[in-house]
Amino acid sequence: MQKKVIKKSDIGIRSKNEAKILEGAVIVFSRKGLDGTRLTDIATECNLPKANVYYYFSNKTEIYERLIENVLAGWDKAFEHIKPDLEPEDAISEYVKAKLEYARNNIIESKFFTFEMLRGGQFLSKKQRQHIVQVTRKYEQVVEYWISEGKLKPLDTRHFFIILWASTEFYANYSNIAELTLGKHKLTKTDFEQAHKSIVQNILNGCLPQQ
Amino acid sequence: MQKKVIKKSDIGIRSKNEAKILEGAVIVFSRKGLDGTRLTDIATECNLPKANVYYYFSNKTEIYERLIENVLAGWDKAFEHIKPDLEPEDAISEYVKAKLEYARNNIIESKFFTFEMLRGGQFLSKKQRQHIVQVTRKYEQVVEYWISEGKLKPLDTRHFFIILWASTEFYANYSNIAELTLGKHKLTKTDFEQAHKSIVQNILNGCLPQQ
DNA sequence: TAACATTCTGACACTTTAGTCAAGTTTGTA
DNA sequence: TACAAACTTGACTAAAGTGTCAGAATGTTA
Repeated sequence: MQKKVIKKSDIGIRSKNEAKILEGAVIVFSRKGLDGTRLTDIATECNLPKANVYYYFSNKTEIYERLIENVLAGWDKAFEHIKPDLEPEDAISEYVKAKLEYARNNIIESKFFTFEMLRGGQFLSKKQRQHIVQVTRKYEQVVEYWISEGKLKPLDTRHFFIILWASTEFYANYSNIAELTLGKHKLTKTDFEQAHKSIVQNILNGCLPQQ
Repeated sequence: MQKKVIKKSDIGIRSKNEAKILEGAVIVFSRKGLDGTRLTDIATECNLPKANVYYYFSNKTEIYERLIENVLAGWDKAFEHIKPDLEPEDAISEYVKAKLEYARNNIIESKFFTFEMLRGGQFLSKKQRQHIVQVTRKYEQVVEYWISEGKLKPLDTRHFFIILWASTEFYANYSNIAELTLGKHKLTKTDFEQAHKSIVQNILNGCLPQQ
């Protein structure tokens, strides 16, 4: 039986192997989703005998839940450095840049989370939902402040963030369609830079010429 | 043995039951993806004995492939009425409206297709890929024409369409996040109308005030 | 209504997957 | 170095899933 108490040994084999399993699992989940993933696939992916995986986790949902936590924590970390005290132009540009960079460097996590959304977000705890709402609200308030200062046009902040989120996530989740559209075999750094430029330009100034 | 030759009987029981199976299958696939779906689930969903499903389709991938075709055909149908000879403002507004309406009325198909994207689009045939590219190109050329006429600012048409596509699809695939963000239990018609207004306003005019 | 084709389905054989277990090895520590 | 705790793993059982088939039911047509 494994111990849940934190001991010296937890910095050793246990945490190392748990990390190894989670690492392999997120890859498989990001390809097949929760329902499509077999525990055998996870074991194979991380080169461990199945029984060894069972030694650390009691089933695949336990692994899955841990991964949900990890991904959410990863987001917080990735975006906490964004400073809302910048001018809107720069802040939005930085936000888009950070989100695109995250999408580029964490395709697997992005897809993993999208799978969870498709299945209805059943594994998001109430706490996690609240956290997401809270973080979003925080950013929305900044945008509302800018609007009140006349630095942005009046707009619906919630839909505004959806446009930002959707546009940036797209390049990870629909990389196939993006590749098709851009006529590339694989998206490059330059593609992401152009995406950044296009999104920012469009979101900030729109596509209609000033009359 | 089933016949592939088209006969009178094809308008009857056969096509009726195939439709019934496809209808149930797309629901299950949209919840669990290809790998997560068991043929038993499909049979249960459409109230048929498993062996009866096997009478019409030899396995689940055959059903899946038929569904991919259907969904792509559905899109063509849904968007073929968009007239590119309108002024950009109206054309873009109509395009967004049509896409949002499609998202609202075809959440299942949208999610189904997103699952396929996440798994890498393996089941999109070369022909289907080419078709997608072709349709996109057609719209891009219209946008490029508008730019050349000075009706739109110079912009990267490919990323431009990605913003449109991503923003509209979001409301179907990430309905959970959208509901969270908008503080709703379920998205209403009004939410989609506001989404339309927000997207169009932002895409056309941006969020920065005219200086 | 006879006879032929199509459709339906319970029951079966076979394969894959989940999860357990006991017997082994390694590691930490006194 | 000895002993316990932690870790590893092949082998196993039970359950779930795939796909087939023979025979019953229904539909079609002359």
